[in-house]
Amino acid sequence: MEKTYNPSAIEQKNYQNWEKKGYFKPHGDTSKESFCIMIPPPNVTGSLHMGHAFQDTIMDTIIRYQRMQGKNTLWQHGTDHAGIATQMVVERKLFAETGQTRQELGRETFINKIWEWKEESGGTICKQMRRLGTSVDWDRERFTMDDGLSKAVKKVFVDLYNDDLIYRGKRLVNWDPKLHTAISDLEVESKDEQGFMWYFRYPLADNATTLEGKNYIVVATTRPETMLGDTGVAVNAEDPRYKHLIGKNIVLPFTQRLIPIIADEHADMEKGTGCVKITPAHDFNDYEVGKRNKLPMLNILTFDARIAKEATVFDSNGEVSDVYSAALPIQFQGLTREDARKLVVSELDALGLLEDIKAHALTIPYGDRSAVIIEPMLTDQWYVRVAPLAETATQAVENGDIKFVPQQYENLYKSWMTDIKDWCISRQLWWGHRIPAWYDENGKVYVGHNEEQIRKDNQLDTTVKLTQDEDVLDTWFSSGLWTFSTLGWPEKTLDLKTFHSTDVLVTGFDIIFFWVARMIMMTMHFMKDENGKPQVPFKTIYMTGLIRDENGDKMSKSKGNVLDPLDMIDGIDLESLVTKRCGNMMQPQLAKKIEKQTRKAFAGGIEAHGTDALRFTLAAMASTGRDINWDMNRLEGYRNFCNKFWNASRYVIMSCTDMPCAFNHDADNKQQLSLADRWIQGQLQTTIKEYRHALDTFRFDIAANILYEFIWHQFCGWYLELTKPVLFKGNEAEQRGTRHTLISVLETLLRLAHPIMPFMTEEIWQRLKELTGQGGDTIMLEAFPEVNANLVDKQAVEDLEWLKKVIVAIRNIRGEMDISPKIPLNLLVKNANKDDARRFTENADFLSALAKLESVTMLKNDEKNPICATALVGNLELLIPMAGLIDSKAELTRLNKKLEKTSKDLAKISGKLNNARFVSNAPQAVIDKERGKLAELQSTCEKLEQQINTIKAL
RNA sequence: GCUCGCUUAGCUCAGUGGUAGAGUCCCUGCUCGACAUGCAGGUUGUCACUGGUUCGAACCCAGUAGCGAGCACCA
Repeated sequence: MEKTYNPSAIEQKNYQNWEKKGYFKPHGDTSKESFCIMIPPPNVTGSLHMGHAFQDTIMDTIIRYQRMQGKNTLWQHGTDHAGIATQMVVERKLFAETGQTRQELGRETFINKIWEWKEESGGTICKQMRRLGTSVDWDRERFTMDDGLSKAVKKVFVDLYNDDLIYRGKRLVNWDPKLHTAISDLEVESKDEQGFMWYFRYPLADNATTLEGKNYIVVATTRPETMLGDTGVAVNAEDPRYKHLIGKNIVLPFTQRLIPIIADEHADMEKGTGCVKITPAHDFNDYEVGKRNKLPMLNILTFDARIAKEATVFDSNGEVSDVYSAALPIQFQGLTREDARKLVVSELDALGLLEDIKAHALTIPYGDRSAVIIEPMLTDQWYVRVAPLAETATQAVENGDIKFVPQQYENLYKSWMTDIKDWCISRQLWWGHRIPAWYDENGKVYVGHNEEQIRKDNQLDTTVKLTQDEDVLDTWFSSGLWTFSTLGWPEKTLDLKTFHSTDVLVTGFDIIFFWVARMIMMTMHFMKDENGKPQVPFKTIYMTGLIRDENGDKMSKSKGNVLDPLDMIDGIDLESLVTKRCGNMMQPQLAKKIEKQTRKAFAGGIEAHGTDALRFTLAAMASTGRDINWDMNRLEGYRNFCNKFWNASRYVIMSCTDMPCAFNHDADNKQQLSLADRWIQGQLQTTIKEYRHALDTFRFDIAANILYEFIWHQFCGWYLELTKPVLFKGNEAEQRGTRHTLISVLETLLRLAHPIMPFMTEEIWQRLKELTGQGGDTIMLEAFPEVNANLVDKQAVEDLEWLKKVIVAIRNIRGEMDISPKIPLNLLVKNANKDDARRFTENADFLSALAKLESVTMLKNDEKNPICATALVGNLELLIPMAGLIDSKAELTRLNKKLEKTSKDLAKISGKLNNARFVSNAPQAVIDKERGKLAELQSTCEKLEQQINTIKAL
């Protein structure tokens, strides 16, 4: 074995072997319990980031753990088509390469281009996932635009439409003026910004006046340009200032449009001027006011969010109307929102109609993909009526059929579900599932699986011209069907029966509404068990936090603080890292700053750490639902741990190769177990129990810590050292016993650690197998360790813990007194009880090896002893003669420091025990424990004082 | 404005109502026959603040402050 753990030499070859042999597949024995995880489908054209690495580590750990317990285990992989994101990427690529737009290319050709791109780049993330060791069943990989899934999407749409859960309507939607599509309210990001409030004078018609005798009223707005689409001014019915004006009209500046003053609850007397301009086609609140008051709607914007050449006029039902002139003043036509705003303000000012401008804090909606300001736009869109679906979905969480880990996310889920809005599912894109709706020439809509079926069902002959809806469905509509569509639905497949409901969903809290909630709603509506009860998509939802950078900032390309998991694994030199972070940026002006940051934070580049170390780090930091601030130091620490584990294995293998180890194939099986052998086996059982509990409760951080502590400090720190005297000096039976234990314990540890660190454990296990001659082809399919209570030897545990204390006490003296570890010591012992005496006799070899003792001499209590440095283990006094070794002043300092600390503890505890209320109220066990501690501390204090006095007396 | 989460060693994070923990950093000494990605020893904390409950609070409760997130409002 190599002296230093070298992950690159072992990872890929093992992965390729696993995949080739089909170990990732469910074993298919349905008499065994099944277990299934559906991966949250990454974007098909995406690449792996730290968040994926984190979630994939968690999922793979769970899956490997369950698989090793013999379950029929499926981890289903797949990608989604990521409508907007993918279309954007290909559009940009097309334009860069040919200068063509998608419109110039035409829909069909463009879609073919996207498929080509998908074939080319779709494998990237899968290749990257393989580097992480993910044991997904690659043969079952699915894509949301596959035939099967597309069929499911169509059926769901048609069925929901027939159940009146999908409808089409002219509504105000969130319109993205850059991407030219509607987006759902979840895809809108609100940002707080400083802006202005403009106050305009709106002239009253027919010589009406306000109470003060003014011939205008004042409205306030943050969006002056929308005034071109005003169709009313609302005041509160109770407002004494304006009550008398209700029913009168305003002459809207520029267009001279006559618009009514109406009474509406929306107008708040306390707010602004009390008068609200109403623009139903360009503001969500105004839209509602318009509906209530039957105001016409004037759309004055193009899909680019510029002022149109002429407005489109609708009545309050959305029907085209001629109640108002569509004309828009020429000077505004074609202006952007920003330019139109400036011009409206300056022209109103010129007309003497600008009353005031005030600074104003407001929230601006941005598209999460395009980062441009979203525009409320009046368009025809398809919606899912969500409220009826939400009810069942909420109950599933309330009654515990679905559990959130950590639990507090249930509140978030519930609060969203109770106030849920209809979901706009149509997108004005080309890449996605085309909406299965057709229109005849009168605009009548027909929904069905295909045109042929629709003609048949509606007796439409070929003289009726049908055209399919141009729009596609929101990507989340298809991902919402993920758990069951990937298993073959709507066919009644064996997979569905075996693996649905799935067991655990591992995902980030940021898509709890986008995906998780919608998946629950969709699944429970379409999947029913044999009794007709809605099936949940998964029983447990494990929510991960975000991986942030070392300063707690979100990782993003524009900040240049993104870390690539593969760079953690393989390492990367500084120049490549700088190039990677600064190249291909949306905002190239940031590159300089990012370069500087990067050179500072990663002056030496990034070292290779290997997949197992990365996975171990992620697991160790996965405490429930919290964001993780990434820390390279933790990664390095756990890489060192891998090396430690590797070298411990190396020691075991070197010590046992070609030696009798008491496995079946050995001729002579006689073995004698040492105290250390019995102790480590016992400790291992406790560890298995705690470790399994941690995994069962999704506490991967605790699991990782248990492994770390046991392997490094118990197995390596104590046990391996304790095997050395046996292997070097013991008799044959003792050596066999120790070798047998070394191998057994290591083999168990490998299986224990395998779910978190698959590569290293497999590599070592294969080598260990040659020594044991036992086991199957791969550690992946070995049984996960179970607790064997028979292996716990209480006496051995107590004896060895005593031994550790004695050794540590002597090492303390050495360390603090600066006695070289090379110098052998003669230990004198006082106040030893029967057990102490026995333990000294039984463990002479261990003591000599680990504490470098030359001799141990028991002294009677009253026997005189030379001047010594001393230590205590309980009442047992350990004495190291000082002659020639120890400076008495140093020993005094050391003892005084100990005494000080002990006295402090003593004072605390005696104070407690002197408190009558403590003694009368605390449980007896606690009191006894405190009394025990008190006695011990008292005796320690006394002994320390004695020792101090002895030295002082010199 | 509402809701939720967080605040523990220089840094990144665990933590059970009964004397504060890990990794990393720091200091001292070590080429001890697995490992210098190591070994031995050491230092490090008003557990954000203020009250309350309790014999006893880092832990339970209330409030305050700071940070973060989600939602709402925004004429």
